[in-house]
Amino acid sequence: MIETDVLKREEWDLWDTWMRAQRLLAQEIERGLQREFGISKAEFSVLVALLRASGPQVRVMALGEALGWEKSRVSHQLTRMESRGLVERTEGGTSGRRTGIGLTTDGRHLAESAILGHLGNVRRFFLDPLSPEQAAAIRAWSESMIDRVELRGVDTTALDAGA
Amino acid sequence: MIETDVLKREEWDLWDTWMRAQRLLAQEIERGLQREFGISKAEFSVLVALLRASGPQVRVMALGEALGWEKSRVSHQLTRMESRGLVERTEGGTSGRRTGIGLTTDGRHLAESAILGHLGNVRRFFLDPLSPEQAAAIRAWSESMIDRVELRGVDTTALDAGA
DNA sequence: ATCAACAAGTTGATGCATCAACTTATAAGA
DNA sequence: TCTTATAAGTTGATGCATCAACTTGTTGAT
Repeated sequence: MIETDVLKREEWDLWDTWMRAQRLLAQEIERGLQREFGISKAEFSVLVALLRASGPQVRVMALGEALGWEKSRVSHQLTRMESRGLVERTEGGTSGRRTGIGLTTDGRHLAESAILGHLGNVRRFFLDPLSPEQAAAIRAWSESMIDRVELRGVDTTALDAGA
Repeated sequence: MIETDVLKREEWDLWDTWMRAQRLLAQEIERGLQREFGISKAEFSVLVALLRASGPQVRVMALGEALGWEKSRVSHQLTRMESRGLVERTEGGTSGRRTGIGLTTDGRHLAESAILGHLGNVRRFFLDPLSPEQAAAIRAWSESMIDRVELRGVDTTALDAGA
């Protein structure tokens, strides 16, 4: 597409096509969450992480690690979700300090149903249309990509609810 | 990862791994642009689209179509880039109206060198590590994904500088 | 027990993406 | 030509992601 000899036309097409497909899939999944449950991908990730957490109260830091998010991202996101009533910051220890955060009843209900819907969408849009060979190729490529990047850089391990 | 029988563990792993790999690649490419040329992916897309435009002046709408972006996104982006001096809105017709936008000299230089760097990075991070079978699988999957989504929905065709 | 260093958490600022509302051009009909 | 409908473009608001700066707790050495 772009005139240069660094990349052959076919190579650029592959890149372009792949990027577009990937973007469409991500959009599709995200729109599913929005349409069916009225939540964003970021909200979904937090809800799931809290649902899967050990206790009813989690420290912000622990949540951040589960998500692979830096603390300020978590904090901002929690602020927004708190104002939506999905989550609450509660006093956590003996003293009256506002440490620890947990799901509200609304948040818990939403999380539980959204998970099912999300997984269904992942199946419908990603897994079902995948031939076995494609699945194998994608798995192999993904793993080597992750190795290449993570071995020589920062570790970005995350649940992040994938998508 | 998530306990449910909607997805088998292996299936979820595939999804999770694939999403992570895709995110890492996108990040890598974007960080390359930022590190080597000090521009974002959005800025790069606009620079390239303007460079490839027919004349020195383009209408915002035409730019939007080339990018596959809606008009307000284009407008906001142009405002930011104008303030960085990469782009300028100029009088376009007979009258003194501010229609049409074009690259500044800085913008043009940046565009020209960034393209080469970007394509090199695409090659290094995406194309080179790809085996022929993986390339074929990814191409096939991408095309069917695009068909599935676009055939029954909005057309999201875009140059968008892929990544 | 005090104080210094570090960890946890919040806040503000900036850029990007999207939606809705608004203004201004342009073109078509009367 | 005047008017009005539609297209083009801007603006404002909101959410998300990231960086840097700041506050507050916790811990540990003395």
